[in-house]
Amino acid sequence: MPEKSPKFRRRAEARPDEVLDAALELFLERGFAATKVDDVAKRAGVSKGLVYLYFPSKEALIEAIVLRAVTPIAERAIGEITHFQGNPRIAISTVMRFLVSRLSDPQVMNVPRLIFREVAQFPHIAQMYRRDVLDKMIPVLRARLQRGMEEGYLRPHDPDLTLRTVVGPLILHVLLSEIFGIEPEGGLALDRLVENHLSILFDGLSVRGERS
Amino acid sequence: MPEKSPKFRRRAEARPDEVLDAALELFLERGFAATKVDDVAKRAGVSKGLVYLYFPSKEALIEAIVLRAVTPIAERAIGEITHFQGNPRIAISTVMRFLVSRLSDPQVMNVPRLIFREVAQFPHIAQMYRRDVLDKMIPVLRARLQRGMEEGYLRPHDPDLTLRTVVGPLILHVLLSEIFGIEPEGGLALDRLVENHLSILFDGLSVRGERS
Amino acid sequence: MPEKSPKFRRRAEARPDEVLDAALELFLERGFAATKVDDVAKRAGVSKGLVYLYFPSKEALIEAIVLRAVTPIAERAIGEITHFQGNPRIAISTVMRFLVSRLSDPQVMNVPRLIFREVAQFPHIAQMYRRDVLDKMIPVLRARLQRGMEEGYLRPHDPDLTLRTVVGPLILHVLLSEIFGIEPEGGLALDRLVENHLSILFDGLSVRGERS
Amino acid sequence: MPEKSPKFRRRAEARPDEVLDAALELFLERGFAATKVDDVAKRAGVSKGLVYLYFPSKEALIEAIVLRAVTPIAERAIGEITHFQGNPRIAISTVMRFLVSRLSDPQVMNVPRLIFREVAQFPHIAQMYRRDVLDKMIPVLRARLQRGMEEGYLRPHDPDLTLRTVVGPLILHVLLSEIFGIEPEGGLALDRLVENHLSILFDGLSVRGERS
DNA sequence: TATGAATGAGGTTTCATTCAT
DNA sequence: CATGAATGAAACCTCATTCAT
Repeated sequence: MPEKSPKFRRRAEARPDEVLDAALELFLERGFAATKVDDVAKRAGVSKGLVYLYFPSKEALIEAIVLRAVTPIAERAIGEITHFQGNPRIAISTVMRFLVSRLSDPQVMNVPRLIFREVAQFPHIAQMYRRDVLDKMIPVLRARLQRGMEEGYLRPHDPDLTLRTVVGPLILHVLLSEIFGIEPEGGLALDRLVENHLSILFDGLSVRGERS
Repeated sequence: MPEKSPKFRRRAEARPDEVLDAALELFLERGFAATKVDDVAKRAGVSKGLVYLYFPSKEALIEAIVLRAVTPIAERAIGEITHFQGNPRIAISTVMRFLVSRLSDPQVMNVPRLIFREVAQFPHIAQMYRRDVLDKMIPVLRARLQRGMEEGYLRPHDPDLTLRTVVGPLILHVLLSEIFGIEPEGGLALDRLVENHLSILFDGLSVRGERS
Repeated sequence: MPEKSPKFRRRAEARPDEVLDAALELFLERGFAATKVDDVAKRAGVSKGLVYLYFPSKEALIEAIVLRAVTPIAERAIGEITHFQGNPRIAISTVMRFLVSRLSDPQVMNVPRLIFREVAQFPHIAQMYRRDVLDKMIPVLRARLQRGMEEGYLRPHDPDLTLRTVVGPLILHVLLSEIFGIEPEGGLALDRLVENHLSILFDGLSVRGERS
Repeated sequence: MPEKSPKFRRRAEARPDEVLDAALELFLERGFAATKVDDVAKRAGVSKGLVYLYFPSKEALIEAIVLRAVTPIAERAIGEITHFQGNPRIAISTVMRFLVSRLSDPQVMNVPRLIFREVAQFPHIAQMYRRDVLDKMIPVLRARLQRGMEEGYLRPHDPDLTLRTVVGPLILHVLLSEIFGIEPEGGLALDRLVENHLSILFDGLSVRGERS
């Protein structure tokens, strides 16, 4: 016998999260602009009005999604990278592998996918993401590279530019897959990418003795 | 009835291009969605109806913009990279410097900027861009890396993944600036970025003898 | 289980009135349409549901407000005007001064202010007001004017039209202030208005001997 | 054979006025809030979009209606009242009779009726009306009363308050009819009202020798 | 009694596109 | 070729009201 399904069901508890889950699904399936608030409500099994009870606008949905997912990961990564002493190679490798392990969980990966797709249309979200994630992570990474140089582990370089070399390949990898559907043979293979990249990052692509 | 003056005829022939110029400007200023066809027409100094005489829809404008700008650069880069024999370090460095010189021209830079911003919303454009640019450039770059490895210039690596290490940092650099307004102190400095990156790319970040 | 204290019980009994007080305040501050039932409930310190327990609809609130306030004043004025014998100048002057004294109490004044603002939108209220106030006061005033004429105190006139001359200036005075924010220098000054008006009403504006 | 009725008819000329006519009709029939823009469009025989081509918002419709109707009458009245020299009785009587003659045209009367009904809900309109009409007419009338006093035609009084005695009865007369449906036996009879009122206004209600 | 979570109808406004002229 | 008046679908959001608890 099926559960009774009255017009009014009171379940204050997890409702906002269920709405966000539905929204995330739909935003990824159809894009933010093409998703109606009514669709989100229906998928979450609630009424349109209830969505507006929890979130003041459609845009607030995307913000809440990002906020919910992004903060814990960023904090974890920052903790990770400041934790390791000595050769920054260990710290950076560990953090990148941690990031990859998180991104490999499709559930977790969905949010960066959403950000890639929609952030350019929502300066508000871009600013939020910058404030909550980038402005925290970039200084930490830059400082780690700087210290690695000062402690003699790393060759002279400009840490501010180098961090782009550290992270850029990962971003491009995801971007090519997400936006253009371009993946290496055998699937995304984030772990293989990272190993290949780390090896080049620290040891260079040239054979020994080639250094100019 | 007298012939129209050549001056007038030339204007008429250049009309579609003027419309595209206006559209590109506005799409960058306000974004595609926030730009009205009427705005494009006004900026181009024509009527709304005329825009529809040249282009069947608003989306066709963005496609035409991309098409017009992207093809010549891609072809040039491909020619460049296959031209250099011997150590691929020369080829890759030359091509990246060429790309940077092109991107430093704000006029040229505008189109990639537009693509970054809008491509995620237009799968159609993404496919077009993939077909006309990526599917041509990626195999060439991959082949060059492969040959460099086979000829003993480069250490063993997966060329398909390595090309992400080669290009990713440049992409991230532009992206951080374009989407999040994050630039190194002293401005974009694409050339400094490339030099810093190429040095790491070929020689690694670790000091000599650190190789693991 | 102990009896609830009388204090609590009295509160419970006064609840509907407290709701009306809150509603009146808010309707005047923001207007009827712009006031949400939830706002009324919050200001009254009760829940939205309770408001609907006492009043069947939002519109019922405004009706109850008017009903509660209007009846006693109207009855008092009617009593007043029929009380005075002889020269109706005394009766009319006394009643107008009484009205002014009541209207000068901001607490009392609020309800006519609300009516001025909202009555046009609510034919229902207009009818109620007509039935409970106007249809009682107008005939009394008209009869008084009629008798004053018959008894030789007043010149010949049409009492039905004259009553508009008697009351109109007071209405316009409040209206200008309430709707358009137009007041004489020195504030509303209802008493000065009435004295100026009564003097003209009975003796005319023209200097003696000017009668045409 | 009926006129061809193509989907697109080009008739830029009188369109805005036709839209305003339709809007006025509907606002009076149903009230502003209860009238949908779509209704206005349909009654005017155009599309909803066209309404927004001429008027930026629904509220702009009511503003345009008031502006269109009110300005010429106000200007005419002001001219009238400043025109007459000598005894202000002539000036005031003439103007009031002029106003009555205008208001007796149902076409013209509609706009004041609309204002009475809706002005309280739209502070914007109230301000506009005050600026364009009241702030022009009141000073003129006050000055005329002042001069009449100085020149010895009128007894001492406060012109700022007296003008409320002059105009208030007319306003109340229309208001009683419009809002409450209260009219003297025999219909509105604006002209009878004015004659009754003017007689009282200048000569007073009391019989001669009664002056207190 | 009392609560407040939940509902859902309803209307303004925008703007890509069309087509009579 | 060129215009710009005209169309109308589409969607966000509000809020009075309901009812399970």
